[in-house]
Amino acid sequence: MGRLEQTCRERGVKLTQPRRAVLEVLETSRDHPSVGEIHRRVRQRHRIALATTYRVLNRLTEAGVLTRHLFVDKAHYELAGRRHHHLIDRSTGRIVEIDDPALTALLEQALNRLGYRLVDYHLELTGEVERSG
Amino acid sequence: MGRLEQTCRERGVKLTQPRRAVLEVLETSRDHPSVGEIHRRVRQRHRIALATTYRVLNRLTEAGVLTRHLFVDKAHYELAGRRHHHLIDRSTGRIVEIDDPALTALLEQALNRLGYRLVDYHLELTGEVERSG
DNA sequence: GTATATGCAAAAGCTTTGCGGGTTC
DNA sequence: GAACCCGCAAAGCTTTTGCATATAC
Repeated sequence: MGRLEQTCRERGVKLTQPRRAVLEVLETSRDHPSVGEIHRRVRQRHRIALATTYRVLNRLTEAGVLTRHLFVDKAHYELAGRRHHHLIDRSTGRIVEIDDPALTALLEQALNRLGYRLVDYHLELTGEVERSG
Repeated sequence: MGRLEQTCRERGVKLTQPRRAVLEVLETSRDHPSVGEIHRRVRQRHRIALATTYRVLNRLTEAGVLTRHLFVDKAHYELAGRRHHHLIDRSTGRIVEIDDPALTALLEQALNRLGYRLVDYHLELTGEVERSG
């Protein structure tokens, strides 16, 4: 049994066909798909209703298995526990991941100074490619 | 004429009654109101359609006068040019501003290393109050 | 006077929900 | 077997759009 499915069990999330299918899609995705896109991908191999996709994503997010991000206009999901930043390239609209533990540490410190404990964060940077000539 | 209105003129944004009213609300707001909330506040003193509120906010954002943030589930606005971070207190749902120029500088550096120039950013931190006793 | 903005109402997207039937543990 | 989940369809929100009228410059 995969690590994710074990986490679900531990948190009282029943492992149904649709849930396994959604998890599988997110495990094999290297991008940050929207609900519609996740639904489309799952449907390539399984039968699933759009409403179910929404419910599964909500349930898994609530259980801490997934993380929800609100990018340009709708929700996008990824597996939880990934602490990184998202750079939105303004020219192409692409979402790039930036992995910088030092930045995370700094954020954590800033919050601690304010008396908070960092639970999650979502950094959305907008950048333009520097002209180098 | 206020600084904001001058900026609008310079950028070819006609100064209509509804636009002045929306700007006035955002100038006097210390929070980050949603579209519905902005509409509600403007309507306390002026006649304005919801569709107009949306169009005004889109136009002013496009002109760089306002900044749009996608928080929990919908768009929120504030005057542009404010570089700070937003901390969402998970227990209360309140949005708190964190002003930390050092953090901004670090973000800028990280982007430069990647060949990008920082245009804008939106940092959404989720935190819980630390138990201090 | 012309280009652009507004109001209203209708429509378009994304997301949630009620209900009967089905599945997991 | 009980609790929970799924599919379908309908409804709820936020946001956009078409069109006739009104306004800014």
